[in-house]
Amino acid sequence: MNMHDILEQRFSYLFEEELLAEMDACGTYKEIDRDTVLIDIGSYLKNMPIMLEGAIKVLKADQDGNEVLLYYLEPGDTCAMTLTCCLNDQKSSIKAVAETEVKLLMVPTSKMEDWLTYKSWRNFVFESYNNRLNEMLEAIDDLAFLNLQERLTKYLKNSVMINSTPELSLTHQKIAYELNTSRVVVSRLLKKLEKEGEIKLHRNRVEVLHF
DNA sequence: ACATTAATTGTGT
DNA sequence: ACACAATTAATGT
Repeated sequence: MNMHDILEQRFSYLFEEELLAEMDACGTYKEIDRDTVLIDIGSYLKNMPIMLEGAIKVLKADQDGNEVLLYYLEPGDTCAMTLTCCLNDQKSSIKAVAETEVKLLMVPTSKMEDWLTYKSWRNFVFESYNNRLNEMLEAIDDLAFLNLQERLTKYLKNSVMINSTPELSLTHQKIAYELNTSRVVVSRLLKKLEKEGEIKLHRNRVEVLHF
């Protein structure tokens, strides 16, 4: 499927023909492998991604390797952090990793400023901002009010949704990083969930039974 | 098929 | 949190 068709299919109801044509002309179509780090802390961004297929995980990260999961980007989404970073040439304070195989459209930052003259584009950008903000608020809420057991369950359920499979290829250590806790704690909680019949544990894999 | 090794997972203190 | 044991997957012989 060529890019024009993908744009047509995914965005024709959102953007006017003229803008779609511009996106077709200026954007670069990219396919990205699972687990590719798209954005790391400290990197400058020159392109803004518009999601077509797959999912990207966005985390707040610091130098010592501490991380917190903020939100996932899905088709039709764009990254709000990128917007601000692009516009004022700021260093990125987040990390973005491809959760699945990802297909996306890379748009040069210069263009995304130009396009603000389109009403549909402004709406798209604003709505995206709004969505990301809400998701971040939820992440903060979870962090503040849920205990680790609840956060873990939520994390697993979320992953099942995003990956659209109950077979999650994860190590306990990876989960621990993303919830920023220790591997031992994750292991214990997962074991408990397994005893309760919620999940089944394998090496490098967690199978979620009911959700 | 077997032994070796590295990584992941489990558990007691 | 730490230390160690057990298990599993990967690799070489």
